[in-house]
Amino acid sequence: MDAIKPELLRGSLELMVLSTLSGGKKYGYLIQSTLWESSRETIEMKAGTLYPILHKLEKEGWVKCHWESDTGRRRKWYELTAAGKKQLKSQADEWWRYVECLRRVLAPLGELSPQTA
Amino acid sequence: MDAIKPELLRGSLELMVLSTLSGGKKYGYLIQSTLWESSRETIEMKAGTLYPILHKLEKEGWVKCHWESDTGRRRKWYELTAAGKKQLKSQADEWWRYVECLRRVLAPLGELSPQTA
DNA sequence: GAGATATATATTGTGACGCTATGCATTGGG
DNA sequence: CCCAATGCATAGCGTCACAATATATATCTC
Repeated sequence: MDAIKPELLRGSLELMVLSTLSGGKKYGYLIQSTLWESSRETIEMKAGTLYPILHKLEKEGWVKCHWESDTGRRRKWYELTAAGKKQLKSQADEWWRYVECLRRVLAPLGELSPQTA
Repeated sequence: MDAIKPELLRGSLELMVLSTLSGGKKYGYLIQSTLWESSRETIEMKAGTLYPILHKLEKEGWVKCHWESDTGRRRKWYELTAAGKKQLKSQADEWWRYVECLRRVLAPLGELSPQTA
């Protein structure tokens, strides 16, 4: 499966990270691999993209994090806060609203919900 | 209905213009208003956004255009070419592929196709 | 018929943001 | 013992949508 154009991903990357964290706390590298799998090898979020997002989430108070070095290899674990869960719901709602909007705009093409197939 | 975040629109604006033109040739201002209506007053594409896109479409050979001044008010009409229709199909396909991908990523939220409601 | 508003196209400046490149450090396999 | 994979992080760059602005005509209101 081909990769999705970067321009399309813009705006939904943060949502994807939040959603991935809704399955339990994770560290950066794990978020990357989880996203890669849940998207069926489509979303390959680069480190240079992911970490600035995580830092923003932390700054906004949407995730709380703590370092762990027990295994020798240091890891920074991220976990959704209550505000983060609220934010996730908000962004997910907007996303589906956007999809519905595009569905209407693309209606003349006769592309009737290809994703329900 | 609130407006969609600009960051989300990024990447799909060109697709929306192509789709709007699939309903027959139109001039800039008409594209704006058609899009406004087909999106149920959600997509308000600004002139500063639309015209650069139209110029790109023309440059790529996806639309052919001609000036008309019969009515006194000059208008530049845009019409999809064969290559443009092909491009439209290609971009629409990618869009739905993207939506399907996000659906999987957001699956853990239990948001089962809110748009099919 | 004067002024306001809607129509109509176009350019420029700016800021947001994802990507590439780079750097540093640890761990495990060949 | 080297190299790939793991793991976090920042700097610089390019793209691109939007705000602001400019120009001009048509229509509506009073």
